[in-house]
This record gives sequence, C-alpha cells and structure tokens, in this order.
Amino acid sequence: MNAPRFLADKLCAARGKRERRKEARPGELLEAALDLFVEKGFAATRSEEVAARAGVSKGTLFLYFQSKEELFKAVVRENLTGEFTEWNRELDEYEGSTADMLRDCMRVWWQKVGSTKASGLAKLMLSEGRNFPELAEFYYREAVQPRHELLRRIIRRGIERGEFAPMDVEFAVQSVIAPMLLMMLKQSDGASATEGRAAFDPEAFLAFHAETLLHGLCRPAPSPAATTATGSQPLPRIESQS
Amino acid sequence: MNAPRFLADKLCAARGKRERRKEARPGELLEAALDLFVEKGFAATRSEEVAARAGVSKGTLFLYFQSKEELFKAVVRENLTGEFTEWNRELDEYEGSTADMLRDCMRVWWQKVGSTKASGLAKLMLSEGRNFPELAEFYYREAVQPRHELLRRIIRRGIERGEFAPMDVEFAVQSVIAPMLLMMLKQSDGASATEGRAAFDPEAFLAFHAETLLHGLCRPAPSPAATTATGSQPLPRIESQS
Amino acid sequence: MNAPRFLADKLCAARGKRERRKEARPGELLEAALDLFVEKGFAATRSEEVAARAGVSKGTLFLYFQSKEELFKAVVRENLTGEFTEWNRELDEYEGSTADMLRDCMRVWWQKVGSTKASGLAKLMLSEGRNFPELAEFYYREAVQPRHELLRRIIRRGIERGEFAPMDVEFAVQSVIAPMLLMMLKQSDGASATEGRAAFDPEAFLAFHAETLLHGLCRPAPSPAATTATGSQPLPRIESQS
Amino acid sequence: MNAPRFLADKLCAARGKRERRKEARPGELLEAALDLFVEKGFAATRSEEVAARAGVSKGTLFLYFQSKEELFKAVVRENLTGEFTEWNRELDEYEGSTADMLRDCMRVWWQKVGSTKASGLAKLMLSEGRNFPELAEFYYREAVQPRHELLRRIIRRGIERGEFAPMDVEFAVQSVIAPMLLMMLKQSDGASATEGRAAFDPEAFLAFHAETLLHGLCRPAPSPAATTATGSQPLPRIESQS
DNA sequence: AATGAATGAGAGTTCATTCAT
DNA sequence: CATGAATGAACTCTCATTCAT
Repeated sequence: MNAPRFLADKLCAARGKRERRKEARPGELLEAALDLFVEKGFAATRSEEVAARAGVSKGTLFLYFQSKEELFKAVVRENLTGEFTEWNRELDEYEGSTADMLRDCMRVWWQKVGSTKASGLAKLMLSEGRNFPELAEFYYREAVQPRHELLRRIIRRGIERGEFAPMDVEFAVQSVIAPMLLMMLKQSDGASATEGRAAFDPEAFLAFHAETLLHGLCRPAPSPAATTATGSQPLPRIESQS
Repeated sequence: MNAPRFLADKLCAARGKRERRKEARPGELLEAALDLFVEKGFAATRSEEVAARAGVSKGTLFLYFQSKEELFKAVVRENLTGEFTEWNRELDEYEGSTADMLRDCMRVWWQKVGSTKASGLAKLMLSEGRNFPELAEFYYREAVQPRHELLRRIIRRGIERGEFAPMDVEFAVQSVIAPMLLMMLKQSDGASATEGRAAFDPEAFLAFHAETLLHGLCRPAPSPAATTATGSQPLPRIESQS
Repeated sequence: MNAPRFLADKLCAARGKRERRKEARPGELLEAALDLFVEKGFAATRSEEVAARAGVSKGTLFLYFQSKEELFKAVVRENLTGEFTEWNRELDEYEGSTADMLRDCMRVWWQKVGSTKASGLAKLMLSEGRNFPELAEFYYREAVQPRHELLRRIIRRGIERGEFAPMDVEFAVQSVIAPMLLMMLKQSDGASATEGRAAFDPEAFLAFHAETLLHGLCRPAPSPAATTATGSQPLPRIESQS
Repeated sequence: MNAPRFLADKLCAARGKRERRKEARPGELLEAALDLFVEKGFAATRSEEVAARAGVSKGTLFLYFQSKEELFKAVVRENLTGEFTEWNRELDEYEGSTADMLRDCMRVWWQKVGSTKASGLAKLMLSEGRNFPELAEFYYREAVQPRHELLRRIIRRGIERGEFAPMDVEFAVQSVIAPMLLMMLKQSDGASATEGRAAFDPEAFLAFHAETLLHGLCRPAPSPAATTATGSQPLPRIESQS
C-alpha cells in the first residue's frame, strides 16, 4: 500500500480493473471477515455482511472460500504473523541485559502485534476455539507455542546469567503473558472504552508491568543499590522519579 | 412411562418429586445453560440441548424464560457472586501486612470464584459481550468494577502504609488482575488440557505471581535485608529457599 | 381408509388429533413425495412443495426426514413391494400349464404392481439411479432381481416340462419384462394421454403380448415346413435347430 | 498464457485452429451436453461442466444458446435422426417376406440408432419430458410417431399378405417396440454393467425377440390341437377366434 | 405445568446468467 | 468472439418460538 510503485503500476493497470480486483478480492474479504468475526463472533456474523463490507455480493464470497468455516480458517491463518520464529533468531545475538530484553520484547510485541487488528485473533480463538479443534491446534502450534518458547528462552537466559533468581520458568512465562493477553482483549473490545476509563495506555501499562515483574511492587529494601541504569526506555514507574 | 404405577404411588410422586422439581426447574435450566454456553458459545448452543440437559422438554424452557437471550441474561445474573462487596468490608478490619492481604485475596478468590464454574462467565462475557451491550454493562458494574475497587483499595493501603512504593494504582490493579483472568480462561477451556501441559497448578501459579509482583523476578540486591517474613503460605518461589 | 373402524376408532380418538396426525405424517409425506418425484423428477421437486402437498410446513418435512435425499430413499424403500418373494413360493405349488402361469403372472403383476402408483418408481429409478448409486443397487437387488428370478423359474419350468422349446432363458426373461416396463413407463407418464392415443388398455396389451410370446404373430403354418429359409441372419433360436 | 508467442504465431493460430473451432463450437457443445444430460440428468448437469467438456468457458456456452433449457432443446433436436421417414420409403419397394422385414428393421435400427449415443435421448425424454411439454410433443411427433408408423405399416403388410394372423396392430407395434426401448435404456445406463450381467448382447437379444414374436416360445405342437383350453382368461388373440 | 409437533423466518450455499474486459 | 468474475434468485436446511393437547 505504501510501497512505491512505478513500472509495476503501469503493467498492472494494463490488466484492467476487473483483473486487479480479482487478485485483491480474497484479501479484502479476509479483512472484512476479520473485522466482523472479531466484532460479533463467528456465528453472529452473516456471510452476506462480510461480502457487503468487502463491497461484493454474497455469491462472490463463495467464489473464493468454499464455506463460512473455510473463510474463518483462512482468516486465522492469514493473520498469524510468524514473527516469533524471527525473534528467536535475534535473541541469540542480543548483547544487553536480560531485563532489557524482556522490556524490549514486550514493547515491540505490542507495537507489532498487540496493537494491530490481528490482536482480535486472540479473542476470536478464545471464543471459537472449541468449535474448531483443528484450527485451535493450529493456532496453538503457530502462535501460542512460539511466543511461549521465546519467553522461556529469555527467562532461562536471565537465570543462567545470574540476572534472575532461579524460578519456575513456566510460571514466569505465564506472568509475562498474562498482561499481554489482557491488553489484546482490551484492544479488541471497544466496550470498555464506552466507560469512563478511556485514558488507559497499553504500552505504558506493559512497561509498568515489566518493571514490576523485574523488581516487584514493594519498596526497595533500604540498601540504595537500586535497579541501576537500565536505560532502554523512560521508565513509567512512578517511584523511579522520586 | 409404561411402568404400572398405583394411585397412591402417583399422588405421592406428584407431590414429592414433581413439586420439588418444579421449583428447581429454573435453577436446573440455568445450570445447564451455563455449562453449554461456556462450552460452545451462545449461538452454537441449541435451546433444545439446554432443555435436554436439564431433563425437561423444549417447551418448558420457554415457560421460564421468554427467549434464548433472556435465558442468557439470567445465566449471567445468576452467576454473579456479589462476594466482592462482602470482601470490601472485611478489608477494613484486616490487621496484617498488605502483602499478605494481596496473597490472601488472590488465593481465596481462586478458591471461591476462579476455580468454580462461574469462572466460565468471564469467557462468556468476553465472547458475547458485544452482542449484549446492556448485559455487558451490567456485568461490568456488578463483577468487574467491584473487583477493581477491592484491589484498588489494597494497593492504596499498601502505598499509604509505606509497604508499597508509590505507583500508578490502575496499572497495578491490571497487573494483579491479568493472571487471574488468564487462569479463568484456562479453567474454562478444556482444550489446553489436550496438550501436554497437563500439569499446571493455577493456585501455585497465582501464589508465584503474587510473590513476583511483590518482589520482582530479579535477584535481590546484595544487601541481605530480604523481604521480611511473609509467611502467609508456603511460597512456591524458588529463590526464597536460597 | 375404507376399513371399518369401531373400538379402535374410539381409542384412537382419545389420543387427540395432534397425535394421530403425527403417526400419519411420514406416510402422507412419502405419498406426496412419490407423486411429485414421479411427476417432476427429484431435482425439480422442491422440498416445500412436498410439504405443502402433505399439508404441512417446510420445517415439518425435515422433522421426519433428515434431508431431501433421505426422503427420496425412503420413498423408494417404502414403495418396494416385496411381493416377488411371496410369488416365488406360490410357484412351487402351481399345478396348471406354464403358459397359464406366465399369463397369470403378467396379469396379476399388472393389477398388483404395474397399475399402481408404485409403478412410478421404475421411471424414478431410471432417471435418478445414476445419482443414487447405493439406492440403485438396493432397488436392483430388491425389485429387479426378484422379478427376474421369478420369470427365470417360470421359463425353466416350461422348458423342463417340455412345454416350451429350449431357449436362452435370459433372453426370454427380457422379452417378458420389456412390455411390463413399457406399460409402467406409460402408466406414470400422463403426457401420451394428451395425445389422441387415449384408448390403450395396458392389461389387454399384456395379455396380447403373452399370447404372442407363446405362439408368435405368424399364422400357424398348416404344414410343419416352418417359416422357410429367412436367412437374414444366424438365428439365435435354439428350437429352430431341432 | 505466459508462454511468449510471436506475432505470426498468433495470427496463424487465430486463423487456423480458432476459426475452425469457431464453427465447430455449437456442435461440440451439443455433444458434450448430450453426454452429460444423459449421464446425470438435466438438473444435475451444470452449465459449466458442459462448457468445460466442450473446451470452452462458461460464458461461451451462453453465446450460442440463450439458456440451459434452450441448450437442452437443441440437444434433442440435433439428435433426432429423421431416418424413419427414409425407411418408410424403402418399405414400399421391399420384396421379401414381412418376417424378414421385421427382422431387418430391428437389426438395422439397433445398428443405426439403438446402439448409438442418440439412444440416450430416449432416456432423456423419459426423465425430463414432463418438464418440457413442447419438447415432448416435438419428440413424440418427430421420433415416436414415425417409428410407430413404420412398424404399423410392416404389421399391416404382414396381415394383408396373409403372413401374419389378423391382430390388433397397435398392440403388435408395442410388442415390437418394448424390447427396443429396453435395449436403449440398458445402453445408456452404465449401472447394470456394474453387475455381473456383463455378457448381454443386445443385437442377439433383439434377433431372439423377433423370432419369438414371429413364432412364439411354445414348442410347435405336432398336432394342430394348439395349446388346448387354458381358460385362465378370455384370450385377446384375434387369430384364435378365426 | 408440561409437552413436543409444527412453524417459518433466516442463514448458508449453488449456479444459471450477465457483462466489462 | 471469448472470457471468467460477479451476481442474486432460488433452494435446502436449521432452530427459536408457539400452541393445541
């Protein structure tokens, strides 16, 4: 969309409006479907609505997807960013402190995944997973597992390097993931915004949670050692200002 | 149906089982409905199934609930334990440390709410909230707000008494709630049990998370001040043993 | 319908209109379906029409038959008279000439099967057999095979008793069956009646055909010289060799 | 589509294959349609299939035929061989015996019509006739009537020349036609081949049937006493009254 | 009060037909 | 001429809801 197009553009135009649309159709339908599925749930979304939002007729939808269920599956597959596997590689070369790694990980994840529309997927899978076992399995394997694995590695690194205390790694992973999931759910759930709680900044919260996980809520014990200069980011912790 | 029953038998049965059942009907229906709604979602649950599970006929369901939507609303209302208001009172009289309060709060909440079937409500509201705005509002007011308020008070108490460092209270509340929500969702989602992750103990995790929130994952700074004697429970934290 | 009902009638009435109808429904639907399937073909018959002709609503049809295809199968099964197996038994005790047997067989078959609505089945299976392989197989086994077997036995009896000349039994069976099939098709095909050929009496024709099969169309030659050398082709008739 | 084609190439192709195909199109479509209509029935045949089998696109089909129904009508018209009118002329000059005429007629008919794909038409009209009244009428006039007329003339000739006994001509016609129809139906119905009845020779059967019609199944009685008094029914045979 | 047969609006899906290219 | 993407009417089937019993 934002990529510069020159030559390709012209060639493309030569192929006619019809043809270009044809290639765009599946994508448009998937986008419309994701919106509606997230907004209303799988069952409450009528095929015709999806088609209408994509600007086509009901029949056209079935030209590209055999059934509503297939459309749903395609939506999930389409929106599964395989970013975690990529991250896993980056992790090997990371030089900084593990605390910084964790902070970065959460922040970047929010920017790249959590804050995007794809975050609606989590809610979607949560609601409909039971009705699509194969898909749930697929989602778990492709999205959940890699995320867990990534975090597991970070935690282990912290322990191995003596930065973190020894601990139950699985528990720690869940402690990191929990707020991420919460933010995803808030993100794809416009309802709470209706309330007065409009001013909630997910990114700030995740940063806060990162610090809390790292150092706890309790007032630091008398010794002035403090957390040293982590520097990766302006810390949202209020006590750090004092 | 075909078994011969004497008159006395009939009368007896009529006054005995029937009458008692009659009053129990709505409750049985609500229970069946909760199970099925949580398991399959609102739309995927057929009215007849609910009736069948409650041991009555389809028609009877509509004798007690005007419509499927009304049934859903009733299910939500029925399962909203007003326990938080009660807890709020207990809080005023609490004598121990705020850290203990938090630990207790999470532990008791799991035992009284999180681990029960009512925990399916969270998932239910998450999935269907959009389609039932008034209900979502009701749920937010009756279940979410009180829980937040309770935690808010605990956090504030900690800060005011100098136990906790100053901090953004709303953020802290979310940090406490996130794992609770995660456990609820895991609880009402049999799918993950299919995986190899069978051995995950929610209560232990919540205890772990409480400690983490309180003291952080990082190895305690050199000074041996330690975290004092919390003692409220055998801590699952591994580093506490060192 | 015409059978006298006394006591049973009253008992039945006590069960209420609703209940009696319920038991009659499947039959009424099958009858309506047979009519329409024969008249318009499987695909051209809309489910709603069947329901309407049976005096019920669309939904009711699917209360008794899982799908349109199941309805079709049920129609075929319902109208398969297992009379041939019965006839096979009668055949053993028959005392008269085999010629009479054949005459009787064709006449009775017309009265009991050919002239009834069930005769529409032949046409139905002919048209739709390809689209319902299992059903075609079933029909072949239950309706076609027995009829063939019966006729085979009659022909063999005639040969063994010296009444018929030796011949290819399978061919003879087809020669007997062909006009029966023709009559069935005419029967269930009101179109030809639109023509001027209104006055065609199937029973008379079958009797005529029986005699023709037995004695031929040719004027009995006064001398045993037979029909001279026709030579047009090697004749498959076995008796011509004697 | 992606292969590079030089200009000459294109022009050549355009004038060569294209042009020849262009004129052949309707014929190819009709052939494909006949095959599919016979095989699956009118309704179960999708327009796209017909087009695909003819090697053109769906749109092209509607370039040549206004609608699926028009295509069907064209198929029927196309495959109606007007051979009978021709045969009628040959009949006037025939010199041999009427028995031979009948034999020849059936044999030649099988070779020229019955055994060809056109025989599928009979099944087609049988199945779909009701839904295409004008077409049924057309078929009756063009195909059925002439065949009947031809046979009528043969039968009459036999009677007039004293070769056949006096008889009901219409009945006799049906007796001749019945096995022809049966063979047509078997021909266009691959299902029976699935059975064990693989070895059935239609031409041999028709020859057999011709002989049977001419001389009957019964062993020629040495004495002219005929079949004695069977009595089972008043015999419709006309010659028995003479 | 309870039943369950019946209903019919509504959803998913198909496919003959059109028309911009 | 030919294409095939797009259409939408028509059809099958579902299920919340009703109501005679």
